[in-house]
Amino acid sequence: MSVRVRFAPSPTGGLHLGGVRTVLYNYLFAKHHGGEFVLRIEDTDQTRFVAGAEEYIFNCLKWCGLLPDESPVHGGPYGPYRQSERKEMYRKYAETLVAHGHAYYAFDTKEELEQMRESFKTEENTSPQYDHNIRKKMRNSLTLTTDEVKELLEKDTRHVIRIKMPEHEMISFTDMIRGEVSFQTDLVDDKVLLKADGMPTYHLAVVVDDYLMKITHAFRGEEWLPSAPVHLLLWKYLGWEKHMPQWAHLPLILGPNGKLSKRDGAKYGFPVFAMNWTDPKTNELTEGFFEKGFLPEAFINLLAVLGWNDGTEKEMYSMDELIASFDINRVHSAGAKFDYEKAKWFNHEWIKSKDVRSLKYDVRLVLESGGLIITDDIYLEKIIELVKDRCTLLPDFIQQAGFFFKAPTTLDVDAVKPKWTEEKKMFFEEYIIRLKGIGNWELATIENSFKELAVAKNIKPGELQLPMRVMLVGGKFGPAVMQIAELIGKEETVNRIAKALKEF
RNA sequence: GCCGCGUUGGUCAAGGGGUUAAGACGCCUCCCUUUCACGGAGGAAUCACGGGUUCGAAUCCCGUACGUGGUACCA
Repeated sequence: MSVRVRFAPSPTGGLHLGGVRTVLYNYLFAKHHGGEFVLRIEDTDQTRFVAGAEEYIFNCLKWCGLLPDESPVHGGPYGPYRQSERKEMYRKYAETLVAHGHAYYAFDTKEELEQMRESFKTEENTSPQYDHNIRKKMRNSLTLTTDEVKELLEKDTRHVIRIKMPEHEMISFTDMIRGEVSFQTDLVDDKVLLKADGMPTYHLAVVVDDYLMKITHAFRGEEWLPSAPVHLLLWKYLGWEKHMPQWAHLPLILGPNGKLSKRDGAKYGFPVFAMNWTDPKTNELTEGFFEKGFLPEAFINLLAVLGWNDGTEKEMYSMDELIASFDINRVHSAGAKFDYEKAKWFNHEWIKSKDVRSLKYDVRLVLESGGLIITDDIYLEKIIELVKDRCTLLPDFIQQAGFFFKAPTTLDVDAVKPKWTEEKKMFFEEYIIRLKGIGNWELATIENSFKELAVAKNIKPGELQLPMRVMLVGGKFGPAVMQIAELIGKEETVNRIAKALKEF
């Protein structure tokens, strides 16, 4: 079985959660069935002019591990994969439709259309459509005489080609996710197929391209469902009905109130794009999951199970496991609200379960970006092992591991002060001397020395641990104190205690 | 307005005629730990509403409400 799927991202404003999930489901389905994953870039109109959008999308997909088999950058037998490079062929198909009476030329200007919408507006119909009724009253090849049309065409009059929706027909098809869906043709308008600039609209392009690229399965967002009848009809009118792909309309990802938007992210403090995206027009930055410190594995994992599950209690999936168990029939038909808390939980789980070596590269980058200097690789590995359980997002490593590389600049004095005594101070002064005398610097020795001295001074060791911790790490967090002392070494331990003693 | 799609705890969700209605996130309590976490044991919290069909409905049907999408020479 060979399956091809396609995805048409809209590069207008970055790559949001819903977009990545659409690609992901395409990818999983294709890989599950051993098919190819085709990516075609829709670059009509405004999207074409968004600087860097295409490169950005590929960077995001690369990070996620979702690179397509065929695409503008990877090539393939059915190229070109960029819509603007395929412009010429669309007109041919649109003209064929006109010749067979399934489409027509429309010469109405923007003003005429606006006027139409205004004058036919009623209480029951607040937004009149260019449909089977209205088209009889407009300037098109259905109302004009053949000679008039010919003359207009010869004079290069601006025009579009619209589909001629049939009257009183019921169109239905089977969606892989929602089952049977049907529409009445009278309620669908005569959509523009070919624009005045010669570029196809999505409706024409998607059908022509899917046919030419031999696409067998098409997944897209639920927002496309209402225009499905147009596409169905086009497949039929172009005579390609038996090649029509199977459809799957994916549910939406929702925000705290309504459809998830960029604004939700800004408002509630979570990312909505895969990676940082700066709108070249407004210079507005939208934060990405990558920069926020998410692991790609976690990002893919959380997206995959937002709207799909395999019926078991399993929640953690690697990409390979997803490919193996993905089933389009188990995708929900209802939209799902995005929960950032759960998203972070996934990342935490992934950090905990990944081994040190595969974490090392990312952690090193984060620590270095936090101004820390790492020279010893083995040392870094030990520390990651020790602190990874307490890191939810990658930047948490700066807080949780930073003190292993650099003495804390500020100490949480308030945590110690209330219970600080002259006896405790004396204890630490003496402890410093003892530490200096330790020959074999290892956990047991450091700890025994500590306990012995505490007993001798008649202070409970527990009461001394918090001050010691604050001296070494700066606050009330981190792994076992003695373990920290062992790792940072004798000199550093002594220095930090001595320095802190002056502040308490 | 019209059309489409949807509705199981706060969130993600299993279950698709008979269940004490799984599980996860978050929240709360306790244990472990004289830090913070991890881990462990518990707890609170749900079938949108109204009619049918049926011995029996979260599950099937119809309405209503609510949500969401579409209604562009945007995708």
